Amino acid sequence: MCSEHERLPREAYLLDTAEVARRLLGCRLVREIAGHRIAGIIVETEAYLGREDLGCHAARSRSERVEAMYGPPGHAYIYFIYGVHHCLNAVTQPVGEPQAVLIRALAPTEGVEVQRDNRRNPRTGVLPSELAVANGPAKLCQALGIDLRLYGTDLVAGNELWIEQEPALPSESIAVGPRVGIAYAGEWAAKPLRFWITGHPCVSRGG
DNA sequence: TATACGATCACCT
DNA sequence: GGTGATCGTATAC
Repeated sequence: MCSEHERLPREAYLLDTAEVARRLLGCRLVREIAGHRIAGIIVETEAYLGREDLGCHAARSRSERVEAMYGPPGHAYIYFIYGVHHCLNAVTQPVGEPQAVLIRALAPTEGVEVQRDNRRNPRTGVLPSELAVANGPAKLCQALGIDLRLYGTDLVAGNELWIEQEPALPSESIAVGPRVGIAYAGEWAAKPLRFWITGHPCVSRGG
């Protein structure tokens, strides 16, 4: 049928986490609020590989904050950071294996004006451009109204926040590099675990 | 109990 | 390129 609205199936979240990060590129992140769809195409992701990955929150002691990463695949791990921002991850791997993919940037496709308004500068009232409305992990959460109330949400079977599949991108369309903002993570900081659509204008930096 | 700091962003120079 | 915002959590005392 119309594959446009098919969810990415749960099995897809059981691939190697770096493979999930690549598979999510080009897929559609959808938020539904009061029956209204707002959405964008995922253009940038990062893989976080569990307890051994010093850049991964699960490398520290298991706590309430990271519990969702230990849960079933295809659910949302959301964290609050810098006292200001929220970031969204899709949990990968079976229960008990705490890995996830950070969604870092979207190209907005539905409800673009709602997204721009959600990101209105509270001091100046200025709206971001369409290209810049969700070109960062905290920006996309603000644009789509994602916060800790959605912690643990099922991205496969839920009705508030989910991911719809699109055809997998050819590897030549995917660029790879080190993850952002984890300089403290030793040798893990340099590993090629950040993925983005080559040349896409909505990538958070240096696309 | 106390303290340091973060998977970021916006604003400044 | 540098820094402040702003608070939950981890780690130390």
